[in-house]
Formats: sequence, C-alpha cells, structure tokens
Amino acid sequence: MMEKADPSPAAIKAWARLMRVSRQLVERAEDALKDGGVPPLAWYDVLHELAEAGEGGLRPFQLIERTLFAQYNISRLLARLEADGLVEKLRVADDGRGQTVRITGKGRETRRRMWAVYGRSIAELVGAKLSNDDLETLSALLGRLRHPAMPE
Amino acid sequence: MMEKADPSPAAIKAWARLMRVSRQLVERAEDALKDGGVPPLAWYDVLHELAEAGEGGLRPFQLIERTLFAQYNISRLLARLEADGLVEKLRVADDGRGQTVRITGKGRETRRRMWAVYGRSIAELVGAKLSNDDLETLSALLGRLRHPAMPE
DNA sequence: TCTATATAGATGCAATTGCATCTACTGTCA
DNA sequence: TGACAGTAGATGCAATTGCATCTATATAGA
Repeated sequence: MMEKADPSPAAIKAWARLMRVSRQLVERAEDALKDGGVPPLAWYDVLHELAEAGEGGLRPFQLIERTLFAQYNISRLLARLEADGLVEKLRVADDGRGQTVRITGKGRETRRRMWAVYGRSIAELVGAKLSNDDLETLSALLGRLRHPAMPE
Repeated sequence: MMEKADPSPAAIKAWARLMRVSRQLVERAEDALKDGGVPPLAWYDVLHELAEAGEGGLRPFQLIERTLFAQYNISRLLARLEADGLVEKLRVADDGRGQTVRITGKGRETRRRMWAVYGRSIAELVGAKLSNDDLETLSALLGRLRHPAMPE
C-alpha cells in the first residue's frame, strides 16, 4: 500500500512562514552586526557558548553539539577565532586527539560589543513585536518542532 | 539620555528557539532532498514561484522580491537552472535591460519530483508535530514578525 | 536633446561552505 | 599485544556566497 504523506495546508503555511521569517530575521541581524562593525552571527554563537562554559572551556565536538554547526565549519571557525585572538586552544591531558577551546579576554570583550548590537536587534525584531505571553507561546510551539535529540 | 534596548528573557528565548529550530528544519529538509537525489531547497523556491506565475513568467527582480534571495544569487541560480533546462529566459519587449524567466516542462517535472520529497518532509517535521490549531497559531505569531514590507 | 541618476542584471574576485578524505589517537577484543 | 573499528579534528578541492563593481538601458530634469 502506498504511503501518502502530503502536508496539510496549515502545515505548509506554517512551514513557509517559518522559512521566510527566520531567513529575514537572520539577514536583518547580520546587517545590524555589519553596520555595527562587529563579526557575524556565527562568531557570536561560538563565543556565547564558550563564555557560558567558563574557564574550563569546551571541546570542539561539544561546540558542534551545542551550535549545530558542521564539524568542518567549527574547525575553521575556531581557526579564525584563534587567529583573531578571541579564543585559545589548549592541549587536553587525557585525550591526545583533542583540545580544549577557551575564550580569551579579548573574546569576552568582543562578545560584549556584539551583544550590544545583537541584543538590540532581538529586542526590535522580536521583543517589540509580540507580548510576553505571545513570546512564551511561540517558544513553546517551536519547542515542539525540535528534533528529539536537540539540546536546550 | 541613554537608550537601553536589552531584550527580555522571553524575547531571547523565542529568538534562540527560532534560530535553532529553523536551522535544524532546513538542514533536515535539505538532507531529505539530497537523499532523494533532487536539487536543493533554493531551486524549489524559484521553481515554485515560476510555476505559480504560469506562462507569463517572472522578471528576475520579481523573484528577488518573492524569495528574498540576493540579486547576485538569483542571477547565478537562474543561470544554473537554465543550464539544466529547467527555466528559459526570454527578452522582454518593453524593457531592454530585462528579461522574463519562464519555467519549462522539465522544470515543472523537476518541481513535482522535488515536492514528493519536500512535501513529505514538511508533513513529518511540522504537520506531524502540531495540531491544526497550533499550526494556525504558529503561523499567526510568525506573521507578526514579518518585516512590514514582506510579501505574502 | 543632453546630462545625471536610477534600475536590471551580470560578473571578477575573495571568503565561506560542503564534501570527501586524511591523520592521529583511543578503546575493544581476540 | 596486535589488529581493527571508532572518535577527534584538520584539510584539499569544488561549489556557492558575498562584495563590489560593471554594462546596458531607462527615466527625469535642465
């Protein structure tokens, strides 16, 4: 028997909105960062995770889990961050294959400057558009679309 | 007086969810298309718009408005689609700078094959996760995040 | 009509992404 | 221990993206 799996009109509409709106919001946030003369969103994601992780730092594979970036992407992103002095890589004792990545003072400072811009974008693009209740509802609905194995 | 514009925790959470979930859903849909041996999402967006537009076709700048792709991106995407015989470019009479892009039979056929995969992804990733009511609610909330000048 | 400005689309070049693969180390099991 | 599968990261190369600019036509004014 044939499996028929056409999405409902409501599903299509929600999907379309999600695709469009998220694309647009990302673009506007990236534009704001560019205008502010700070690095792009991807850098923020990594710096944020590393700042949360504290002095212990994180292994690259942990960053992959948390940020959903591809492995090669993280590898190169970290190389760029290191070249800019925003993170440092430390050999890790108990696993000769790996390393630990830690945010530097300059990294924290850059993150702060980025947040000044990024946070404002979030406030404008989302905070100013929906009430607190609506934001909670939205978060809850989106939460139900997460992949089972997704963090947070 | 300083303008303070820090986003509320609810706004931050909604933003984070939106970023993560949309990234993840795109990735899963792209994977499905790849597994199905059909072209990527971006091609679908363009073929879809052109199919809706019918025989009259669309001008590239209209595709830009509808899909939110950058101008250079559309320019090159159309070149690839044309090279694959999925669209054709026609000189337009009343504006010597422009052209009209029309979907071909092969283009329509490719779009159908893509939809078989893409539609199933939408059904699984979104349709199966939320009730119809919740889908409507989600669409409405996302709708309120659109940029004023955004289509649809 | 002639010039300046705006719009449509293409493109050279640098940066990033994606894919596939590679190296190096770990852990398992005979 | 010695082979073997698995995990952590890096990297060569091709494709795509982003930026800046370019060509060509259109439009508005003087």
